[in-house]
Amino acid sequence: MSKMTNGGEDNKRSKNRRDSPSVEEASNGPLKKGPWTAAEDAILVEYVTKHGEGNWNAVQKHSGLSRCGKSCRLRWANHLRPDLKKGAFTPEEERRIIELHAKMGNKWARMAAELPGRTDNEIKNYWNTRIKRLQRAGLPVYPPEVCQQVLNGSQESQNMGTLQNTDACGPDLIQSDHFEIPEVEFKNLELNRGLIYSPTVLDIPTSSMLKSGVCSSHGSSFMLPTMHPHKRLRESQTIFPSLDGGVGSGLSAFNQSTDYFSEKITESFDISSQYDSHTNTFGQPPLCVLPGSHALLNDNSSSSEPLCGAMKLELPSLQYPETQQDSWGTPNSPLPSLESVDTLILSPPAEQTQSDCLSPRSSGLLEAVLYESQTLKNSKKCSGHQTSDTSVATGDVEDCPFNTYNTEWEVHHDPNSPLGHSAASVFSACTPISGSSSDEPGFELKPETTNQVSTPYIEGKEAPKQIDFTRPDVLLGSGWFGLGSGFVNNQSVRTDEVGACLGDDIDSEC
DNA sequence: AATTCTGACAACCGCTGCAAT
DNA sequence: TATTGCAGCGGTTGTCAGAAT
Repeated sequence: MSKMTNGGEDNKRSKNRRDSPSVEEASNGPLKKGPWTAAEDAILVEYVTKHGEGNWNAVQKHSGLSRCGKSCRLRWANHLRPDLKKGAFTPEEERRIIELHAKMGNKWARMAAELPGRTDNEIKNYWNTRIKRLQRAGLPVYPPEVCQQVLNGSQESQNMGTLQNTDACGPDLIQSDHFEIPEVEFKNLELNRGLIYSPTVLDIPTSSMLKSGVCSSHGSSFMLPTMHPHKRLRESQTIFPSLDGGVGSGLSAFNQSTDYFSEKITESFDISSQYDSHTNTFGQPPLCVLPGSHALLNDNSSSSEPLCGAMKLELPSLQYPETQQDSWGTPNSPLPSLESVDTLILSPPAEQTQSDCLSPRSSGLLEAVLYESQTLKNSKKCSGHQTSDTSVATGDVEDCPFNTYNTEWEVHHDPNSPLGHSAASVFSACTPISGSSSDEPGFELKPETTNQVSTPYIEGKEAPKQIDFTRPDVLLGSGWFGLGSGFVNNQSVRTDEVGACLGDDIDSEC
């Protein structure tokens, strides 16, 4: 941090760059790109002092700066603002960043708002660097105390038995030094234990898949997702950069840290004991710590990425693109068309409409709490069905064995829930960072993982040569998280069932 | 001494949300 | 209601300096 200060930004690098600034043609002249000169800074400062912030496009017009408004805004916000704090982050600030990130994820601007004098860019850079460092060291992103705080805070909240109507943007939650996660978030953590998806899959609105009938005849009648196609594509490309080499290339980090990973989870969240007390009726596997996790990164990632190597960041669930065909595809798993997969994954099922309306996606936690409240309410309605009759759920889905998870997934792990994301953030705090790089060639799975996962998951079919961690069925069968044998008692059944459902039947309908 | 790796930082790009029209 | 423009956000890239090999 001390290397280059904003004030002394006229370093050699900048100087060199200034010699040949790129220039972009604009309507009223060439727009300059690249580093700012002191003269430009002066002009901008003068302009803003005179006219105030905002109306950035006018800066170029009226001040003679050959910079686009965007660039001006950025320059001002990140470097010229008088209230900027220069220099390295203090330990307190660092602690705060960690807490805030656990709570907010990659909401840099919001984090910056909590750190006076710091910019989102600064925080982002700091975090990304830190993540990389930790990743190399194989350390958890979030220190144990943060995990503990999260746990404590959550338990307290739960004891209160009320939803904390807190808004992450609001001062009540943020101002306190005590780090808290709203109850609903932590409930997600607990209840989600029943799910064992890789982030890739976790972030897919699986409820949509299930409810909308991946296994049903409704499979073709989904609404089209509204997610931006470009984003989906871009991100999906990031997920598994080397599909031809198998998804493992993007998962090495995750793989190599699996043991430590589950151990940490157990330690930090006392999951095993908690889970025992909540033993899932269906013998569900333990919680995947991954959803929306910020914990692990591949080497190329710039920010908090989920555990599975190159998984994408903690975007709102629906923005996850790893829902594309490629992410699922293996030679042994017939796939739906790209469109249908997208649709399957991204379309909110009709029943969910209400929740989705509430779902703020990426908006504040207040809405999130409301949303979660709604879903919890729904869960109560559904719980009776769930425990007494696993096939009750909805419509055509009943024939799908995966339906056993259906309700709980929908209600508590609705990936559309904004809280799932935050919860994941917290959860991932205790996940280790793999030192391995996802783009390492010759990546190999750990033997124990390999053994389990490579078991053919579809009877009569040749086992895939490479594990497809994007496939929930594979994960189910893999004993992936190793959080206690109790979780995997039914795993072989699950594996077959889910495999049959999601693999064979994903496009042929259960 | 040369090369590679890593950290730090600045800046750009694309996208989204929102307000004005 | 649809369109447009703007501000802001988050992700990514590029560059340099210093450390490590």
